[in-house]
Amino acid sequence: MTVSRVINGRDGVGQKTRRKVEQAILELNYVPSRIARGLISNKTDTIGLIVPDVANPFFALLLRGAEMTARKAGYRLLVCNSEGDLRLEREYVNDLVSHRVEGLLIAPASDRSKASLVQLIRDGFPFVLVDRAIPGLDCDTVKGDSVVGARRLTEHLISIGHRRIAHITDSDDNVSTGRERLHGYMEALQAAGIPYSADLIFHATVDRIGGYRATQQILALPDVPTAIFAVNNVSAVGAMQALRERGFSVPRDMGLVCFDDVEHLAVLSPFLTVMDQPAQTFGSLSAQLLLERISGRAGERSRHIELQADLIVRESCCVRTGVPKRPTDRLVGVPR
Amino acid sequence: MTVSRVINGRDGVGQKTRRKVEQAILELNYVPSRIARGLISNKTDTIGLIVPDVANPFFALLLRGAEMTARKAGYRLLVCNSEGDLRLEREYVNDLVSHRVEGLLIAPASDRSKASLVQLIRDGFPFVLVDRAIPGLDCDTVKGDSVVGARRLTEHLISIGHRRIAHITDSDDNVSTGRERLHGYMEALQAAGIPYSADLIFHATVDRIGGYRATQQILALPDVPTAIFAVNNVSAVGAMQALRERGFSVPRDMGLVCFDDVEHLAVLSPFLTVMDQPAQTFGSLSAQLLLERISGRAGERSRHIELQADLIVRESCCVRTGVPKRPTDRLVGVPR
DNA sequence: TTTCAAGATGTTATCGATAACGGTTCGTAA
DNA sequence: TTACGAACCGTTATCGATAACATCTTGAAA
Repeated sequence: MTVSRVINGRDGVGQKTRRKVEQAILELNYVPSRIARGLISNKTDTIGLIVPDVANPFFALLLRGAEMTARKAGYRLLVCNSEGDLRLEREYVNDLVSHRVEGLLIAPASDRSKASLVQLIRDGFPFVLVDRAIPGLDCDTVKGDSVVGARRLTEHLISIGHRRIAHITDSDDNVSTGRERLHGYMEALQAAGIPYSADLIFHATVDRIGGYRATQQILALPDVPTAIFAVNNVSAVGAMQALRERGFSVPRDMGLVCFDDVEHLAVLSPFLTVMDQPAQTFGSLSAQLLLERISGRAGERSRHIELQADLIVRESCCVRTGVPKRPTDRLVGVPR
Repeated sequence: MTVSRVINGRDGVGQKTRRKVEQAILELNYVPSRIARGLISNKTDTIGLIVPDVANPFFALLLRGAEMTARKAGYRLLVCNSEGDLRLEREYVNDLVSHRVEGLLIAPASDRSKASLVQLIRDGFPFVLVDRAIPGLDCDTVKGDSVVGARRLTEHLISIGHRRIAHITDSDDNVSTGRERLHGYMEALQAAGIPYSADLIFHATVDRIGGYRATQQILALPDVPTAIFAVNNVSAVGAMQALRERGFSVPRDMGLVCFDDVEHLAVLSPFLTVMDQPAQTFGSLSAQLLLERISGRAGERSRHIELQADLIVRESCCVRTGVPKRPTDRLVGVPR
């Protein structure tokens, strides 16, 4: 008891005793156990983060944002890589609950994650959805506005003369980001009076090889499109590769745009026109919402934050008038 | 007690009782606390990972490798971002020990991290150094062979005709990677009979702006070098930016090589010649070593694993004979 | 000298899971 | 009927920290 008092800096301990305890702590290299402390206080100072892939730059930045915000509040982060796998994700959720994390940040694999999450809601377990919303699931959410983003990207393509635009979308149509981007794409077409054709929609796994294969299909069309809108950066990189192989020059022979920037790429080759999402802010904001909820500072109602992406125009899609665009280096800016 | 027996699937419980307990577990949505269990067993099924920056693709991949290996062994990962800050790092180490992680993976900020770590050794606390070694600290280590890697990179530059090669190194010479790369650079020069000049060594913070500024200085030299060897990818990207601004074309006007690949970059513009390190393997191997040590399967002696990097030659440094190199696209390979 | 208060220190119970052991029930053999 | 053992279920103690309460010490006032 006296030791506990010394450690927590409370009074009611004599000078001599305190000195002696401190000495012993040093000698034994004693470190109090937060685990045991948590048993009583019912606090573990830990929150969980589940993402499909930490190595994806978007999620890596998100993680950094969440970690920094959590640390400032005295919290640590248990990080899990769901690999986009529903079973693994469910396992992680149970596991983290069992580890008694005080809350959960989760970028769900797909809408099918709903089952695990309604469970959490039923138990009043605090969690925040990041990057991806789930229809019919009323909970705190931090995501990008993919509909508007996709519409702006598509409008940009249209504004520079493209009319036949292919879209590479997520093969799993249970992911909100993919769905919303397809939606925004369609909105832009409609607003421009361009008829929508299902033949221009290509479903692919959201990775490099998916983008690569989808683009091969696109290039095999009888009437090849003049531009491609890829669902995200990785997908666009795959597309780029297929285009190169077939001798297509971007933007001369094909326009190419996508969601999410590729870090550093802008400097080395100011190239891809993208909708850049503030990934780190996704992380810090969602962590903030979660911490508020954990500490009971959040009201009953769930909060929904939708962040806008920035359109960064680079040379990957040229004006369809034949006039070459001037270099857009300056849009890249000075190193930050 | 009976509940405990049911949960752990042990016998000595009647059919009817077991049924009743299972029913109650479902109704209450009861999840046993690993925390409490850990109090007795003295196990938390948790290990800590401390890296300078999770958003750096190298460490993000390392994290993924570590996480996957840990998961397969039933362990979770507490991830901390030290921001390369010694104080923060020390804080994290204490904190993780207090959280009773069973072991620690750490990419130390610098040699100055030694103080925290000798402490751990004294206590017999299991940990593994990743990516960076610390002189005079005898412990399990997984790192790249930066001396050989840097020598090969430099030899490559020399072999294609460069003789005046600048090196951008870490401004903090207490980091083993920076030191070893400088060493390899010097070895290569000596082997080729090229005199070493301290004027060609530029100390910079290892980030984009550091590489940018160092390159500005390089270009301001009275006798401008023909090639630059940057200490890592981020640094090289900064260098690239400075070169562009000054109208230098790579590789025509300046050769450029570095450590660590820039993901996806190879596809979009097969460009930078690099020493590519198997980052994910760093993570999984180090986690494996740590788990062995935790479970007591490791012997008394510490293990030192040194992984070789792959030289990936791309077009960022051309042969000094004036003969243009043919494109090296195929070195990039099919999407994996 | 006795009394009391304030300050210092120690005891007991608690968090949740479980090891170790104790008690109960019931069927079967003596 | 009694004895015995297996199967089943419950009680107590424990891990480490701490809340709540108890005890002890000391010095000064009555």
